[in-house]
Order: sequence, then C-alpha cells, then structure tokens
Amino acid sequence: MVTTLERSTYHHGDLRTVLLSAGVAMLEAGEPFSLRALARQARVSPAAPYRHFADRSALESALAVQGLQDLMRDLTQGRSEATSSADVADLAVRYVQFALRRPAMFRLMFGRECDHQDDERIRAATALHDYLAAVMADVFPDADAQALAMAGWSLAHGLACLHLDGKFASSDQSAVDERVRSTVAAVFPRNPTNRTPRTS
Amino acid sequence: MVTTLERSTYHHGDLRTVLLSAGVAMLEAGEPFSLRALARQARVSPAAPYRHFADRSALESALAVQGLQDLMRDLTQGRSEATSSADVADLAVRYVQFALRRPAMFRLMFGRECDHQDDERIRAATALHDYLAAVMADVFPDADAQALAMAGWSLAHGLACLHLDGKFASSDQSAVDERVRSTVAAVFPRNPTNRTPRTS
DNA sequence: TTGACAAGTAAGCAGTGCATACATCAATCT
DNA sequence: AGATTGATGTATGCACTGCTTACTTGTCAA
Repeated sequence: MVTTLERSTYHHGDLRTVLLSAGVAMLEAGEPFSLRALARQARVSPAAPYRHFADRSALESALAVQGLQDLMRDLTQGRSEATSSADVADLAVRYVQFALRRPAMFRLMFGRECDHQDDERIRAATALHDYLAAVMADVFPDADAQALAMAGWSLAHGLACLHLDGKFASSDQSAVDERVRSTVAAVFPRNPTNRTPRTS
Repeated sequence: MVTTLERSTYHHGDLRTVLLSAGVAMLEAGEPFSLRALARQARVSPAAPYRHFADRSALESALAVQGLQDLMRDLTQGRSEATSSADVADLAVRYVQFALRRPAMFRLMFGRECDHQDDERIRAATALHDYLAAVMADVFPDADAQALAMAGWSLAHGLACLHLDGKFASSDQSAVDERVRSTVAAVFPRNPTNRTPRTS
C-alpha cells in the first residue's frame, strides 16, 4: 500500500490545482520533483495525476506557465508609468533576483526544451517579451525597441543563468544586485531624453 | 544477462576515456544520457563506471569540462590578434552556434548546478572568462574590461539559452546569426579607436 | 611465487515515468 | 426512481534509472 487514504470522498475535489500548487511548493523547497512525490503529497495514487496531465512534461509545462506569470508580476509590479534608463537595470535586477530566489522553478521554466504547442505557455512568454519591448520603446524612443528588448532579455537571462551556475561569485544578495546594475549600465546607453510618459 | 561481453581481456583497457568519448557522442546524438546506457555502449557492466567516477554528477562534470574546452576552441580558433568591434559580435555568434549545434552538451554544461569543487571545471570556465576579458580590453581599451566581459558573456549566453528554448523563432541558421549580430550591435558601442594589436 | 590491489562482474535496492485494467462516484436521460 | 455513462481515482506491473554491496578476475611488484 503506497498511500494511506484518509480522505472521505473517493474523488479528490480539485486535484489538478492541488497538484499545481503542490508542485510550485515542491520546487520552492528544492525537493526533488517527481510525479510520484507530487501524488504522495496530494495523498493520491501515483497514476492519478495522469487523469489531468498527459505526461510529466505537460505538468512541467503547466508549472512553467505559473512561473512565467509570477515572473511577469515581479517585473511589472511597483513600476510606475514613468520610465528612465535606470528602470531597465531595475528590471534586470528583478529578473536575476527571481532566478536566485526560485532556482528550481527558473530551471524548470528555461532549462529544458519546452512544449511549443502549449498555447498558454507561448502566451505567457510572449507577454513577457512584449512588455519588455514596450518599456524599451518608452526609454529609448529613437532606437529599435525589438532589438533592445531582445538584448535586454538576453542580458538579464544570461546574468541569471551564469549566477545560478556559480560562474560569477554570488556571495551577497546586494552585491549581486549591484553587479547586475553595473553590467547593464556598461552596455545600455544612458537615457537620451527624459521624456514624459507616453500617452498612447 | 545484461551485456554479452565479447571482449577477450577482463580489463577493458582505458574505460575512463572510452566512457567520456562515448558520453560526448551520446550527447551529440541527442540520445537519452544515462550511466547504464554508457556502460552498455562500452560493453561493460552497469557498475563498472563507478570505478572511474564517484557518481553520475562527477561524470557529467567531466563531460562538461570537455564541452567547455571545445567551446573555448570554437571561440579562439580563426581569430587573429587584430580585434575590432565586429569580433565581439563574431564571438557571440560562435557561442550561439555552439549551443544550437550541440544542445544537449550545452545544457549539460550550463543547465544544472555544477560541481564547484571540480578544479578542472573551474579552470575551464575561468579560462573562458579571461579570454573574453582580454578581447574586451583589446577592443575597448578605455572601458572596464571586466564589466564588458561579463556583459558580453551574459548577452551571448542569454541569446543561446533563449534560442535553445525556442523563445525566439530560430528558423534558419543564418537568420539566427544575423539576429545575434544585430542584437550585439544594438548594445555594444562601435569600436572607438581602431588600434593596432596590443604588443604585450 | 605469491600477495596486494586495481578493475571488472553479479545481484539487488529504492525510486522513477508510464500503461493497462479495474473500481467508484456523480450527473444525466429516460 | 433507476439504469447508463463518463470522469476520476486505484491497483498492479513493466522497463528503466542511479547506486550499493559482495564477489571475481587480472596485473604487477616484492
């Protein structure tokens, strides 16, 4: 007997969302992530999750969507409409902070080949890219916002990965922040014209 | 019976290097990588590799060292001493090409937390960073080479990861190259003074 | 020659993803 | 009301994984 079921009803109620939130918690805690462990935590048989997710990668994809939305929230919250050159560095700092604070989730989101058929996932990733491009268009109105968005995202992503990997000594939290900020400043030009927020 | 041993000698001869090169080949081929599969390919019992590697992660670390050295070779070869701003973009292109050409190896090298005790691995990574810093010092003699090296590496790494992940449509090889080049150009300043090669 | 040691093997553990067959419940349609 | 049916969970088992322990085999040096 693999699980002692103390549940009164046969049906779980809302297994899918329970699995997802348990999965998030499991990634947060850094525990080894597996379908069986998840089922165990939900007090459900090892095969039950397959009623809600085609396979392991589908579950991972769903978790990745959650992560992308969380990341998006981290990036957007607390930012007013006014944008300056320093805001770009702030975004990078938040991005790296997310990766270091939730390494397992970050790796799940980016460290494997993802399911490109998953509409929700594509939407979440696209939203992130679009937001970045909008910020860039605000800050650098005379430059190619798409190219800058790609550069900014790539730079932040690379910083996050390399820090996660320990390629750069990441002793202190604030030290990392400072390094990210100065790295971004090294390649991103100063805000040329401090415009008012765009009206559109 | 898990393996039919047609080997004449009991001892394999040079199992360690055979395992390593078989591992590289396996990553290249995109086959699922496992210790047992490796042992199978070397026509050796599943426990034999443990004579040469403490555990799976030690083997992976050794493979990652090979990958880092290969990457270093890709980056350094064909580059003359003369350095211009475009050379920086070239390095990024080569970096991304490496990742796209050998995705499994690239993920092995960077996609997991690595063993920071492995001296050889640290040395390989440091060599890469130092090389980059030297190039930056050549191309931008008036700037902070360390910061630029970090920015350059992060940018290239981020581009590689995001392309691998399919975050940017990577239809054509040359299209990817062009995009990488333009992205780097978007944030890296033009070469201020086209100096002669440094003499030191 | 022999004894120590390195380098293999055999067998088995716990854990994994996944497939199949079966049990149970809840809602729907006569 | 009562039968049917589909969704949801269970039981069981397969092939595979990393890893450990105990054993065997060959090599080399004293």
